[in-house]
Amino acid sequence: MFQHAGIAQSLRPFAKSDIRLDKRPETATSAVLSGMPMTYPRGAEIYGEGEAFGHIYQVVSGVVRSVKLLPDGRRQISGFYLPGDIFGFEAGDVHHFSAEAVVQTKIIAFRWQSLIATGTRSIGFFHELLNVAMKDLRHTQAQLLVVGRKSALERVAAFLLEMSERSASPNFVELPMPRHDIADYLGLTLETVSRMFAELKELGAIALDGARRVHLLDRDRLAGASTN
Amino acid sequence: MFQHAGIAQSLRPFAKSDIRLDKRPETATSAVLSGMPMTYPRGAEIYGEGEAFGHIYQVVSGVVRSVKLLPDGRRQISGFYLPGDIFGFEAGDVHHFSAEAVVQTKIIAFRWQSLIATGTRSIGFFHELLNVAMKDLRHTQAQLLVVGRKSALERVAAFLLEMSERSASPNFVELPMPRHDIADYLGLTLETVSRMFAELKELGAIALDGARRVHLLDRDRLAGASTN
DNA sequence: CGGGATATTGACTCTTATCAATGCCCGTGG
DNA sequence: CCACGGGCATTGATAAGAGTCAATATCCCG
Repeated sequence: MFQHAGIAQSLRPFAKSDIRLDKRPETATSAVLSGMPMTYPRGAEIYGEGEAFGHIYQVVSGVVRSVKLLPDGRRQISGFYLPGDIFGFEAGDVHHFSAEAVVQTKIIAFRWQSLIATGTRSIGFFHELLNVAMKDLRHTQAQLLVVGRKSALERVAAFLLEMSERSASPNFVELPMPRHDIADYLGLTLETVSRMFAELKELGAIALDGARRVHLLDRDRLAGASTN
Repeated sequence: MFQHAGIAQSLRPFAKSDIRLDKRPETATSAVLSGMPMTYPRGAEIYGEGEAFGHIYQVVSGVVRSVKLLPDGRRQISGFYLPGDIFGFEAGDVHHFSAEAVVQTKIIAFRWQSLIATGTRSIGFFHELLNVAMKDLRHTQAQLLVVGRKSALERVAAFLLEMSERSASPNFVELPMPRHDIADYLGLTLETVSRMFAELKELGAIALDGARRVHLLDRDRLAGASTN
């Protein structure tokens, strides 16, 4: 029942100063368009569950995971954000997930109040924001189907196809996150994820070059295993 | 593995004419604010997966479920919409879920193009839309945690607490949907849902008055079983 | 009051979690 | 440059939770 009581990720510890503001923040009026660039080391928290909501973020480089924890340590990752992706939307005034850097990650933060200030923004801009939020919604709904109704093999296959679609070279996928994160994204354990990788290998659908480099050998077989 | 191949819900069949437009639609310009009221019988589809996206909807009375099917019939429900709720957001130009009436349901449809037409709408209105979409996102993310990481008992307990929060009388919940829908919302089978209701009864957390009427006897015990 | 849909309960199976041992890879320091 | 060490990943044995199949039971609705 308790799937990993010890989440305490043995991160290489980082000093608070490792989280750095890459440029000086602009004054309130001029910051509206530009945002603040920040750099976070591997494992650093960008914002925490329960913290006040004040910014939305865009990934410049690196990878971010959106995380929710149960009191006993069980963890769910709702998504991974890659360069170009915008994250951190909140309906209320506190964050309901936390966001963490999976690897060293550069991010631009935009003040929400500045973004939505009436008069400084066009309706087209709002429409754009709405579109980003709706895409995130669509992704989360799709993930709900994966987690709620697919078998372990199907989930892992679906994950690889998703990563492949977001990758520059479709048949070669670099996984920046450990098995543990993949497991918590898919609602599985890391052991099961590992076993499913092995099974996909046996099926001839993929080949592994180390744990983090995946070649998609047979896309059809992978799609077959994923049941889309 | 196939969790319910025969989704073919034995609905009391309905004629297409059962889906009725309650008032004449207004002309394009005057319809912007008012929308079209429609009535759907139990089980009727409001829109289908893959259909063109053109409207968003508000529930007036009844209940709507948002549904996604796998080719083999496995089904996931991403949410239930109650009177007052707005649903049907889509980032692209097709629906990625379908929406169905759980019971006879009255709905108002708003043309998306009219809603977002530049010049007809204020930024405050957009902000409101964005807020609704973000709330839906938050709900779906929360549900992902429930489905990805909670045990069967915890899922059912969480479901009852959710319904209770949305109910007029917090200690008495009327469930308009069958066990099958609850199961597909929680990523379980209807048998397991039924067993968990029995277990919660044994625990003294709830009492059942028929299958659809639930008394929350001991809210703390229910919250304890749900692990929030 | 009857009948079909819906729900409950039981027996058994199977997938995935858990616990545990080993292996691998990479960065660091000798 | 090689050896060491630690996190990460793989693999194995077993257990547990939920699914499946099947037999009633109950509840609406006409």
